[in-house]
Amino acid sequence: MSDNTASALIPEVYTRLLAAYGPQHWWPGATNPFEVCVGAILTQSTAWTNVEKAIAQLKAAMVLSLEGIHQTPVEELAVLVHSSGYFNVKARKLKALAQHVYDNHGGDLAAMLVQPWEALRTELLSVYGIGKETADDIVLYAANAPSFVNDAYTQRIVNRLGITPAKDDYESHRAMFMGALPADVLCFNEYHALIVKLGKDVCKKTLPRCQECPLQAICITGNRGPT
DNA sequence: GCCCAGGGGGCTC
DNA sequence: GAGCCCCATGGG
Repeated sequence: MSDNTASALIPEVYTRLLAAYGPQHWWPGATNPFEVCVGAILTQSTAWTNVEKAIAQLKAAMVLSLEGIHQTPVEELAVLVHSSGYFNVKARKLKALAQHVYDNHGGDLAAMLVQPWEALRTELLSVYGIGKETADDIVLYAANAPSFVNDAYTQRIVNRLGITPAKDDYESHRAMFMGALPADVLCFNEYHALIVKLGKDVCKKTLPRCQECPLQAICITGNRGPT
């Protein structure tokens, strides 16, 4: 009988997904840490394909930089990020991040990212528009520090494994993963990316049968379908 | 045409 | 501090 505790299943999920999909090499499309920050904000509640269009618009308008965002009026930004949805809100969020870096780090994003990651995470959470998931995206994929990114897909998988923590919220799920894995940036990087890959597979129904899901063997719902 | 998805902010109680 | 609504849009 296999060990079905969180500390056994969480590494096993990683092994299975990595074997099935291979390394994902995230963050998608970003050529520098600022582009990770922009993508992390724009992808809130939004499919990545629409984020890509918005980033292309920002790039074409030559404003995909900290200075560019800082200097561009919020109304103009809203037009440029239109395709990512919630455009008025997201334009304000991009401006808030840029303003924060100018006010607290002299406009030097790298200077902000280089501090101990727990302090960086706390600082990010104080910025308008940056909640827990977005902060962890930025810590992991822009600052390359080992903060695990939890998300809706991850919580769903946890429920399927039958290891839902007593308090079913973001921090408890995240703490469970960080307790079950080594604090390794590459592992956390790939783990979240692989879960997103699986989640999209399931959502888009490119997994024809539950038996073909990489996690089928450890999924407590058996063969009832990979939803 | 309706409903759902889903981070984060903000309001209410 | 929990529960609700709002933000906009794409996809089923």
